[in-house]
This record gives sequence, C-alpha cells and structure tokens, in this order.
Amino acid sequence: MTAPVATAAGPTAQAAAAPALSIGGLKTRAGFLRAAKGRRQAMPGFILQARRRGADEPHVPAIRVGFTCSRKVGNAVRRNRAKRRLREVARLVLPGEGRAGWDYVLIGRAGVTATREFGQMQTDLRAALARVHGA
RNA sequence: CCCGACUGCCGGGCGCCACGUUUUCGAUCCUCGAAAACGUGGCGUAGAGGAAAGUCCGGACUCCACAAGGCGACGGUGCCGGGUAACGCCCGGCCGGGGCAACCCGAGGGAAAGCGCCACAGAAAUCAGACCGCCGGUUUCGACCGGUAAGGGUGAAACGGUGGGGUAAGAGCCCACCGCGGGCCUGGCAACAGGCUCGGCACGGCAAGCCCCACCGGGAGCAAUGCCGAAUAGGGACCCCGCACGGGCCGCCUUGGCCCGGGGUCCGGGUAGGCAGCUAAAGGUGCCCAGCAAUGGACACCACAGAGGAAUGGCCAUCGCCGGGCCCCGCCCGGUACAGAAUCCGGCUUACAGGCCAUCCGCGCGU
Repeated sequence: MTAPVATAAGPTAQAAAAPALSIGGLKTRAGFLRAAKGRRQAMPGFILQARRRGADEPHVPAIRVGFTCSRKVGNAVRRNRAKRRLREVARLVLPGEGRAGWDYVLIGRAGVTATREFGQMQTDLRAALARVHGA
C-alpha cells in the first residue's frame, strides 16, 4: 500500500500577497526529474528544488509545485503528514513569493519536516526562495 | 466492543448555480444561442482502519489458453461431522497432552505395499544376537563350553509392564490384572467409546526423507481490460504543382511519361495524455425465527470515501486521559498507541496506548 512518494498541490490561487499567481501541481515524473536538475537549497525543514521552465513548455499555471517524501521520512502516516505540512507552507508562501514560469519541488526530511515550528517553516521557505531566485 | 471531545480561522475532493475569458459549432450579419476548458464567487455534500498493514490463503471480476473422458506428472490439503460462493477459514465433536478448575495446546490419514534412515552412547537399533552378570559343566585356575535375558550399564527409544508361581539360574514357561492384536455385540451419521471373547505377544520410532491413499487445483492480474486520442516523426490512398536544378526508370538520343521532390485533403496503426473499469458490495442497522454453534432465513429501514504524483487536511485554543515534579487547595513540564483506503469481498497473520461490557474458574476476605 505505498502511494507514490510525492504529491502535488491542487490549484490554489487565492492569496494575500499582491501579484496572485496561479499555482498548479507538478504531476509528471518527467517534471520532477527536470526540477531535480535545477537549483537546490537545503533548509532545516525541507529541501527546495527550483527551475525556470523553458519556452517550449506550457506556461498555463504560472507556478507549478510538487512534493516528495522518500521512505527515509518514515512510514506512510509520517510521509503523508510531512507532505501535508509542506503543501500548506507552499500554499501560504508561493502565491506571493514565487515567480511565474518556475517549477518548485519541496522535499521532506526525516523527523524535522513533521515537527518544526510552522511559522519557522514559512520563513525558511521565503529565505530559500530568495536564495534560489537570486543565485 | 470503542479508537478522545469540542471551538475558531484558512484549505483540498465531488455536485449544482452565477459571472468572466478562450475555443468550437449553429443561426446569421455589427448580435444571439449551445457545448467544452480554464478562472472567480456562492450554496450544498461526503470524508481512513481494526488492523486500511504483511500480501500468506480463498473468491468475485477481466484477459489469455482450452472438445469430452481416462491415465500420468507437478503443487496443495489431510481425525470426524457441519457451515460457506470458496478456503489452508470458522463451528461442534473425537483422540492425545497440560491444568485443582474455568480452560488451553496439538500438520492428528496410512509404518502387517515397498524403499530409506535411526547420530552419540551402548554388547545389540529390527534381525540377528549377549558386554558385565546369574546358573550348570570342564579346568592347566588363565579361562573355555553350554543355558539364561530376571539384574547392571547406554540411550529419545532395548523385543510388553507389575505381582505371584515356577526353575540349576531364568524366561508368557504358567496364572491374575494392565497393555497390545484379532473377532463379535452395543451406542454414535462418523471420528470414536464401552463391553464380551479369543490369542501368550507375533507388530520399536521417523511419513515434517521418498512413498501409498483420498480430495482439490489451467495461466496471469485493475499497471487486468475496454474506449477516445494531440503535437512531432513515420506509413498508406487520392488530387494538385512541376519536369526548372539533381538522381533513377521506359535499351540508347529527341519528344513524352513515371518515380524520388513540393503542397493539400483523407485514412489507419501508435506514443504522451484522457475516459471507463470504480464502487449497490457474498452491503449496513434493527428486530424476529431455526440451530448447542459456525451459520441460514423472514421483515422493516438506510445509501455509507471513491482519489488518481493520489483529497479525506494545516495552524491555534480549551477540556479529557497517562507519567513526572512542586509549597500535593491547585499549578508546571512532557506524552497521548499501532498506523493512511487505491478494483472489491471472506479469512489468516503481525503491530498496538488507553478504555468499556458480559460470562466462567481459582484464591483471599466478609456474612
């Protein structure tokens, strides 16, 4: 009973930040593999992978985001919880801080992703996005 | 049998409605209507488990293979009866073992069909026999011959056991009881149990080594399977352009034509992707009837997750529960099991904090 190790967020385009960008899920294995070749930034609660899509790729959802939790994170319950927290962090931060035309992948880490203080996770993601965009 | 309660904010799934954008189609000419996709908002709605787990059995369902029957091979099951769609599951019983008891445990068919094995120890391990010993005889006093299987020792197991008679010493040699085997009777559907009688005992264990007997069994699985099907590349048919450059063919040259070439339309295969399969199920709840029970049946009511890189949530507050501490009115700190549906059912197994209900046995205390 093992679902695929990651999940994608559904569209979530209602945000507090000013330029409300539409967000779609990153749903294909190919998309994940391409994102893995992009920039990566490790944070205490997660690892962020980011990549600007090429011109030939679709740009209908301005931002695509996917989530990955390997079996190292734990059993199915722990993995699900980690993914749900990552999804919530992405939902709160990405519409304001993400950039159009980019794909993001958030990777859960064993233990920390499920327990780190939630507000801290959000500031972590903002910092990671700034590093990835600026690099 | 239950799987903490409740509050607030913000989300995701599904359905319906409204608005907007885009596309397509139809009316038509400056607009209207329909459908689809996307976005936004509103309303409604459902929302993880007893094991959803391991994937160990049994089915439903799908595709593939396959005349029927017999024999054989391979795999599985294995006391008897019942239950079931089926099972290796469940219920009831039998036998053996354990326990004062309630109750618990047992792969529990066949070893007089055959083969094989039985380590170590021991004289000897299944078919013959005897190490010490005991008894008798002989004796050169070392031992030898004969009888014996009671006693000793070994072993998981030693050719029935206990007691008595008997004897040179012994022995089912004889007797009683027990055990074992055959036959008959009784009870039971049966496994089996009980009784009577005969036999002086012939027949050790392992079938979880092979085997024999009886019964069962095609293979693969929802990533099954069916349908729709883009871009790009490639294939086919037809039409058009052009014989202008290059190549080939109609033997060669000229003319002419064809193919490779360019463009268009259509067709089919197929990839990404999408849709179906997908949840009404051997379904749930209540109550009654039959049955010791598993279970079967009647009636009434209910509609109860269907996702698809995969929703069923995130964060906070209060209370409950457990553990620890303190100045033991109360407060503080930490914890709150095992674990996440993936086509669906029936089982088995494994993991697990805490709690609730019922019944039985034993012990202690009270009466």
